[in-house]
Amino acid sequence: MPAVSVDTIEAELIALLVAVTDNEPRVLTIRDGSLLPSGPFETTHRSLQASLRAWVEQQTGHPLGYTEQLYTFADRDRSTEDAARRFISISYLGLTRQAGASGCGHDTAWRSWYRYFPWEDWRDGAPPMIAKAIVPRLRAWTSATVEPPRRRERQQRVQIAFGLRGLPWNEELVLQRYELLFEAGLVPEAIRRSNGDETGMLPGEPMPHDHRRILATGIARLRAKIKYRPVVFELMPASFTLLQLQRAVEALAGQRLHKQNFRRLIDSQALVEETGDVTTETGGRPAKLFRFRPQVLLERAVAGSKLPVARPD
Amino acid sequence: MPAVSVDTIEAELIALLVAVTDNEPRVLTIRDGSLLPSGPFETTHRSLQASLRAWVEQQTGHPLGYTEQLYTFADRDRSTEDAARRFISISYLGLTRQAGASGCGHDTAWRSWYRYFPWEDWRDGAPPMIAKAIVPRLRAWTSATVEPPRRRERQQRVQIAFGLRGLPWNEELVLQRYELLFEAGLVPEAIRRSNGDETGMLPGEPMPHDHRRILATGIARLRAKIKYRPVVFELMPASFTLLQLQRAVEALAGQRLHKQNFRRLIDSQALVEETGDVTTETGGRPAKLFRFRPQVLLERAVAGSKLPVARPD
DNA sequence: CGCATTATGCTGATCATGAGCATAACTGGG
DNA sequence: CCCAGTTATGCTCATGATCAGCATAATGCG
Repeated sequence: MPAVSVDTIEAELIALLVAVTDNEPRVLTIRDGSLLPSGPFETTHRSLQASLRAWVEQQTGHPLGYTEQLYTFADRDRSTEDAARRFISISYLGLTRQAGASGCGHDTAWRSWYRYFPWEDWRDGAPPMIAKAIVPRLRAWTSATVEPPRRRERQQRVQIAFGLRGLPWNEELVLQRYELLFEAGLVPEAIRRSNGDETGMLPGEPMPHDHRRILATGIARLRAKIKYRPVVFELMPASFTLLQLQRAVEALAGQRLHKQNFRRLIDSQALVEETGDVTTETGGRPAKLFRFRPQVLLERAVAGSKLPVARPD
Repeated sequence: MPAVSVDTIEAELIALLVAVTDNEPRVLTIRDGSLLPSGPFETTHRSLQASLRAWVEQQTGHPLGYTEQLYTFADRDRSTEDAARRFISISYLGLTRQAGASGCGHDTAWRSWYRYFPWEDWRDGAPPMIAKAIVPRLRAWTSATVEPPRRRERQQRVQIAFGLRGLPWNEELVLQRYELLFEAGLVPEAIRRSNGDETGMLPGEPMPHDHRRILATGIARLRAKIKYRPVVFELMPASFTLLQLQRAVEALAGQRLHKQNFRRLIDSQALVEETGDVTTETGGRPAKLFRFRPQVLLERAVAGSKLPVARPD
């Protein structure tokens, strides 16, 4: 084997598989929810996409719908072990319909992503932990900053990320929020390198390496994407009611939507069509069942469609 | 050196450096404009971003403003030479202010990106080559497709990508257009692998490997980004007139904008402030000079600002 | 001084969005 | 059988953003 590169470079794929079941946005995890699934960099397939798809379908048994590359991490300090060995992690986001059986024998599990980011779920209003725990500690962190320009910069970042001082909560800033908490030393991942002291950490389950950061990146991407491209479709069963569709979007966005406006938007876009059937399983008046319009499935909304992310009921 | 991975994996960084000079969007190229600059995967820096920044600044002498990861390519057929050697190319987009001297001694040059994508420049109306050359050949390509569902799919993709049948031209679909032309065998990169026959190719300079694809990805990203984040700032000098700013946006977007609406949008967002000076170099009535508001430079527009991409004058 | 040129202010039409009222159609309990 | 509770669905109104122009203000130039 020729020694072309100075260091040993290894590459792996990290898969962020997302599904929505029981109105919860879920990610596929391994080892009792502590880790995202990752696999070797297969050379038997033509492209990374194909490699990922083959690997995921073999591992989980789920067909993989939409996929998208997320981010490539290659920072030196990713692995604490060996400085000369470099790990390149190429992460992908994948959407799938079924999140039933856990797949293969490994201890895989679909976990709600709000388990790792409890402050991101605003469906029942602002999570109390933000005002009680996060904001005070971030304020303490900014106040402790000596240089005034840096302090002001941090103040502003905190205000924007968490919607302080009259600014609105922006559900897309998942990564910025995580990075702030990381910088402020409020998540366990940030201090694991220095010492083992995990007191004063925020709720929200940590993950090793960059995995929680990858998850944050994926959530942010997905939350942005549902507004201008009909990717929710990839997560829905063949037929569904409009409220079910709305609940799925709400699960992803972490926000409640205005019902009537949601329907208006959906049908103004001609994204769906009635199947002709209705279901009475919803409780009240029977709801019409819809399916996605096949030709829409292809490319449609690149021209610019939006899903409304609005205020609570 | 331990033989951990089966194949030899090599990694490189590819830099897509963008500047706007003389109302042209330009990219830094090497070898007489035939190639994007790429460098080794440096292990001496902490992160990929830092690695890229150091390398670019050393190579070109330009300070690097905003940077963003674009895409990671690792397809087997990237390099035709050796199947066992795998090349991972991590590409970055970087914005810089100055595109004056070419930098170091290598034959680097700033080339208008429309040299590689002549069909993307709509500032003087629709490029004639679209109706004359591109659309007919794409139609021939779709017509030659045997299976009806595949044919219809391709028809629809062509219509969306090139704004046919009443659909609007969407300037963000740079990559989709390039990929269509690639699939249809209308760009030299597509057939280089099979034979050397380059007759019937479209105008627009090709690049080896994925370089033109990377450029397309970067243009698309930038065109999308200027609408909701004030990245144009990174490309402008310290002070400028509103028309200069508009021209820069038009260069990137490849479209003309409505002047009055552009100014209204800019100042409704409070992105800029007057310097107090005026310039008479613009021809008619002297124009006020503006600078970007420093605090805006930080993070401001994440909350959602937009640059208008509108119709011709 | 009049003309060409660019800068800049302002207005009306149109469209998207946010919020809510009102009604329809079912279920289950008295 | 009627009533309360629940969800589905149609429609309106206010507001704000965007599109497309008209009108006026300052310059330089012949």
